[in-house]
Amino acid sequence: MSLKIHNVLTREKETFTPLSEGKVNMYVCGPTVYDNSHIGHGKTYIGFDVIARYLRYIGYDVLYVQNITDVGHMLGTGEDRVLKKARQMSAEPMQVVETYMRSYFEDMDSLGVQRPGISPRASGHIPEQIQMVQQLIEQEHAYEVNGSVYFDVSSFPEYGKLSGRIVEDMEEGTRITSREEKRHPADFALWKKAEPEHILRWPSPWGDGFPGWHVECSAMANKYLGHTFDIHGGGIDNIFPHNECEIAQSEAAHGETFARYWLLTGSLTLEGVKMSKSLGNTLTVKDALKRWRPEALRTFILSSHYRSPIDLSDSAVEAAFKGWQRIWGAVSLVREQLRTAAAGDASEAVTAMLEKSKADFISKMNDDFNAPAALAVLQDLTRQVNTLINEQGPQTQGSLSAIDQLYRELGGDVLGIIPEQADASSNAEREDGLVRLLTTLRAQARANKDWATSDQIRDQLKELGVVLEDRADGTTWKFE
RNA sequence: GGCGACGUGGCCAAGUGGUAAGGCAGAGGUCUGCAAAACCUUCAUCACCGGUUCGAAUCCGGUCGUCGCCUCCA
Repeated sequence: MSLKIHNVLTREKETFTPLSEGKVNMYVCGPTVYDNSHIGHGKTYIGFDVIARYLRYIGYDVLYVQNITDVGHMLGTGEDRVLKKARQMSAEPMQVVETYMRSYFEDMDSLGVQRPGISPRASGHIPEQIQMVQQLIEQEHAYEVNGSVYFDVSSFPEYGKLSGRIVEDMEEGTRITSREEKRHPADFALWKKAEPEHILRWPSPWGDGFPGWHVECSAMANKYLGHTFDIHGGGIDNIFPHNECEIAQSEAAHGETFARYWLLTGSLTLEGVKMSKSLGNTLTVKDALKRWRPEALRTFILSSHYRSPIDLSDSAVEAAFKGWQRIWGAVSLVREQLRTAAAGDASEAVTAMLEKSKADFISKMNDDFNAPAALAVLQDLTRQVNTLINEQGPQTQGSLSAIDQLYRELGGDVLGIIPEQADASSNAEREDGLVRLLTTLRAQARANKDWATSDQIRDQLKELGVVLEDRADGTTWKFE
């Protein structure tokens, strides 16, 4: 069964066939680094993280490029975002960029998002961008006015094919643009002349200036992935004008298809209200992580399809967390029992169960990366695993490690919600030993019906975030 | 006004022609020193109206409603 992807370009689900066999070139629009990342970034990049992880899981060699925009992204007021922040912080623009770029990586690392293969910065690719602008001028797709260069939308008839916009219709709805320099309101800047107070500036054939917002993606995608590549991703809110402009620039310049499959993620709202910088109702990733563990946030985000919008609320994340706990509980139980399991191969029943789950999981993910459905497969598997262990008693080492292995693959490698081990700290082994010592002492107390001591140990460990569960075959524990 | 998406049980959410996955919450039960966990049972005919079809949540038309984009946004 083959992978199917909903291609925004065609609005249809298509069989995915990469340009070169076994290899996927993928570009995702990254953040503009002038402030801390919010949970909406988390949704988008967790979404593409799982997509990249899954593509690798089914055997593709994935080159994942995600830009860092650190120049040229203007506010509605015509002000550069980075410069504005720099002024507020009394810092060098590049200091701002450096600070928030690091913050972005830190946040994504915390959320378990694997880093892209290349994270090119716009400011580090000025020559590539200038070259592209020059090429567009030579091809008469762009024109220069007073030191700025604009893309001539009328020269690219397909403009609007991704977002479904029609240039003629837009003229009426478009607010009056301040730039009288433009021949047509829909034309967009490729290069902007720098006013004297604009510090982020570079020399160019048209004088000192800086690149427009859209051109960095086209130039960098081209540099690392070529004229045509497989997948272009991003948030749906950038479909227009950003993604549309990328297509126009790239296809006009190269005369070839830009990206073959477009995947756009739905937006995240907060308590029913759209989160936006202008409204100021943002939840940063850092703040979210103070409240919930990363696996809970990932599970929440993956519990709806990447293309769907999602509304974050306390109760919704809490529900996702409880669901995750159920899976994690089974994984913990399996790993705990593995320590003392009798030798032996995996039973036929277990092998069959695991093969079925794996096949189901893959078929769900093959259907346009349907993570919520894949998650449901893990929930089903979890019920079967719990039943197996509870009702049929201790399993062999072979069975348990096969179960553990499947959770590691599907829950860990692909979805990124199952940790390698309960606690990755350097003291993990020591803590493990201490908890075991306490459970042993508690077992002795229980044997003596010394419930006071028994409960004291359990209650106090609970306060430390270690949950004990008494089972017929002994006590298991896990970190909360 | 234009473009687009969506409307599935108390909540979240899969499902695009054959009689509704999964999670959370609720109710009952099993197990248990207690607790927790787990497991079992139970809980919807898919916004509304009309049409196509042997058969529709799933296709077509209409109505109502929600949201996104069109201006900075992942």
